[in-house]
Amino acid sequence: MNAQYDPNTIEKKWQTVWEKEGHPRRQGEKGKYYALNMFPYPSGDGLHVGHVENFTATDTYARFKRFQGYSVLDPIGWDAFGLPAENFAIKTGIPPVKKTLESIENFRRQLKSIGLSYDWDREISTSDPEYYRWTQWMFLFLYQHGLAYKKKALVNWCPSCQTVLANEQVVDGKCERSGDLVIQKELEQWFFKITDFLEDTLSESGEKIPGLLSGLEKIDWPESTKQAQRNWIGRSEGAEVVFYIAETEEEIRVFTTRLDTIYGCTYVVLAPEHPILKKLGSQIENNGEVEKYLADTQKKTDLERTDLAKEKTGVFLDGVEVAHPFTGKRLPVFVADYVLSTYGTGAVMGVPAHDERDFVFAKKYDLELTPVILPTDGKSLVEGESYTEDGVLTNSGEFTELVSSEAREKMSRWLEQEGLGKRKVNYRMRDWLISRQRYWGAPIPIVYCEKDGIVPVPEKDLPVKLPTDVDFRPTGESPLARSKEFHDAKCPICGGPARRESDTMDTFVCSSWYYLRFADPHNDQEFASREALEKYLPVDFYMGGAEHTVLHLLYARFFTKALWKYGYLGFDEPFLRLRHQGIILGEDGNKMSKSKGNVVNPDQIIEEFGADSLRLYEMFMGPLDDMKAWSTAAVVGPRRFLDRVWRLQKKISEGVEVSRTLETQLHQTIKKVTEDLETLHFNTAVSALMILLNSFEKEESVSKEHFKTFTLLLAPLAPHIAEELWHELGNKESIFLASWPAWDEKKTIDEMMTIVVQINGRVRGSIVIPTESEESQVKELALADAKIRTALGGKEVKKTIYVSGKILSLVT
RNA sequence: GGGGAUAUGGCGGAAUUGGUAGACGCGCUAGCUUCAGGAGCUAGUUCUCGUAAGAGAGUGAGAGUUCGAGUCUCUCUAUCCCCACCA
Repeated sequence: MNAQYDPNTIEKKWQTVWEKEGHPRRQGEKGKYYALNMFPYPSGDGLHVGHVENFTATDTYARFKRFQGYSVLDPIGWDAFGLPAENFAIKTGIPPVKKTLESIENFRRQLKSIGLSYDWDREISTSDPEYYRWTQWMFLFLYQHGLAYKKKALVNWCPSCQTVLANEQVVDGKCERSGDLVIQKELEQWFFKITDFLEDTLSESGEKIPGLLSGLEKIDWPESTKQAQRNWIGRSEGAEVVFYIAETEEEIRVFTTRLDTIYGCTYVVLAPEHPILKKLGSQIENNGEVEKYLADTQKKTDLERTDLAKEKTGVFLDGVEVAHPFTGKRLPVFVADYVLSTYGTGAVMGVPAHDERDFVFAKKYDLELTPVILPTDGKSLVEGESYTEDGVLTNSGEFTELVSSEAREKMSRWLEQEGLGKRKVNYRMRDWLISRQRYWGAPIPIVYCEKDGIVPVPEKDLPVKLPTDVDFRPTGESPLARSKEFHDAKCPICGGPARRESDTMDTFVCSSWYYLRFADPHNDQEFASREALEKYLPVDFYMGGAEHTVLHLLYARFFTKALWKYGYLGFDEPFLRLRHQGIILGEDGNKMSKSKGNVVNPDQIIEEFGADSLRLYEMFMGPLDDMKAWSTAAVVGPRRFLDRVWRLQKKISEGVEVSRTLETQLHQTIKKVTEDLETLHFNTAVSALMILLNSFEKEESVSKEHFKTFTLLLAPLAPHIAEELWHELGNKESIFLASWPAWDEKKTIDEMMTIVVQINGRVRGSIVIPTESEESQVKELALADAKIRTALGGKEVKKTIYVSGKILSLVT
């Protein structure tokens, strides 16, 4: 043993062993455990210390589970397709595949340097044709079951990047990359029918599949994440109501959650994109003015249209009137861009007395205002604002005097009888647009034949490989369309000339199923064998950033449910237990970013303090899911701790007589660390180990058995030093093949207990007494205590409350 | 506007879930060791008053319940995250 703890030598030594022989993996008797962290995007900048938290936490937990006797699957791979590599290619001419492989190389080196126990034989990369072959298979699977379809749609378009953008690439109405304002453009695109799975459905074999909404109830996820998914899905119950256009057979359907307010409807508003406008055409007497409004709207950016602060604008449709379904009264119709074409029916009823937006609009255009709901508490309506709460109906024909909820029920029944509407559930969420006019993604396996139309590429012809000779410069068309080698194809049906789909898939498609591939990463017959899936899936523990609360996690759940529906999987939720790591901020309290210059590279920290110290510090910083600021100066704490653990070796001897107090503390620590690791309270697990070490250091010599246990408790958190100490103790096998220490509950109980004595709620002293003492003994001792007697000042004790083992409260 | 979360020393944070607030670590102070430095050792470190013993105050603010509140209830305030003209 060296006198000095030298992490760099020890860590390199064990990493080399683990590299050569593969990390020791105990195949436990307790069954499988799948621990996964969200696979990273291998960015060219490499890892920063913020990323290390996620990997370390998952690794620590996976090691702990393995110690406990589970066969743990904890794989790693790369979410390798994506924009940055393509943008880099545009700028430098270096092909994305080259840059990506370099970045992966660097990530792999960095991850290995923090001592993660991954099974590297299972490494996958989404940009590998052997992987995206199965991403394309997934597309075909969805297509064959009617869950992938093509349609014209309005999409986000960045005029400077000349491409569509995913919703998540639009921040505050601006392109994330160029900062340009995004506009809406109509393009023909591929969609996945995720909305088919919002509610419960039946599988092919007749089993019920919980939908994306109800499935949330049974999984162990952060409540905030579940709530965010519910909000994103945005289910709302209401009614669809038909307004006939006077003198025609045409109708306008509106969606409302407040059918009870319909007698207060004094006009109807259409979204500028509403198809009825084209149909009405010349019936609109001021068509010129309307056309101009529509043209102006189209020119507006998304941000301009959705800016809440801006004034509402609209145009009255001259010559068009609708009939109120309940009263038959003729109502004016407007077109206004505050009505969204993408939600509900693209048309709303205007009830200025009971909706703030309608109120503002009606005031501006001087429209009639008819209050029909009164507050139930007898208060009167306030002049100059709308009353948007539920209440009691007034002025509402036969429905007058009903309360809102009852009125909604009776009114929708009436509508259904009259054929003027129906109950309707609306969702905010829409189908998933997966087309991207990008190069660096998985090509959509479709060809277009003049004769046969849309033809899926046969499975046997997969993968449809990305061409290598492509001009990346953006022109608004997918770069793939410009590759002759790629573009021209033969129709799989008739053999005639065809062209390939030149769009690629959203990278979220690749990441929606990767956790399945890890079960069987080298299978070239199917995406994973049934046996492999049954052996490892679903994921028992999933760890990743909260930024994936909605998109990735929702998409992955959709894939799982779709595959289950058609018999490919035996489970309907992919991730049973989910946790998010908190963001690690720079030392200045800002988010780490190159531009702020506050990025800390783990390489430097490892060089200065060692990987085990880095790991320990990251786990010790605070609760896993809290946001916390990095402090390089504070890393010395864990480093000093390991230095002292190292030096403790000198005190080890066999046959040490162990005090009862220390034995108790050891068992308490085993219990504490075990429970804390299980519940992911890594910060307090580390602190428990520090406290135990402090006690060991006070001893003349430390029992070898005690030190062995300590080493095991440390091993999930600081694997290198634990492995080294284990071997120094004379063990020949890896520490990671050993079993987790057990505690004896009886031995966790202290010999003596401290009872705090309060008088009238204030702490006035404490007594130390054998743990098994009775209440009467405690009381007797307390009243005999000089300090307590002084504090009581001779007053009579009227009431005594004794909480066993904790407190004695005296009231005078 | 809607939803979610958070608030404890100079700093990161702990608190057996209603029972001694500030564990553990950083930093700081004093001393020791050392040629020196230090990531070594010892003691101390919430604030106020006090040489001390001790007393009082104290967990974003204010009320309440209780023998007892960081923890429960109510009313605020601030910060962060997500969604947002969703009808």
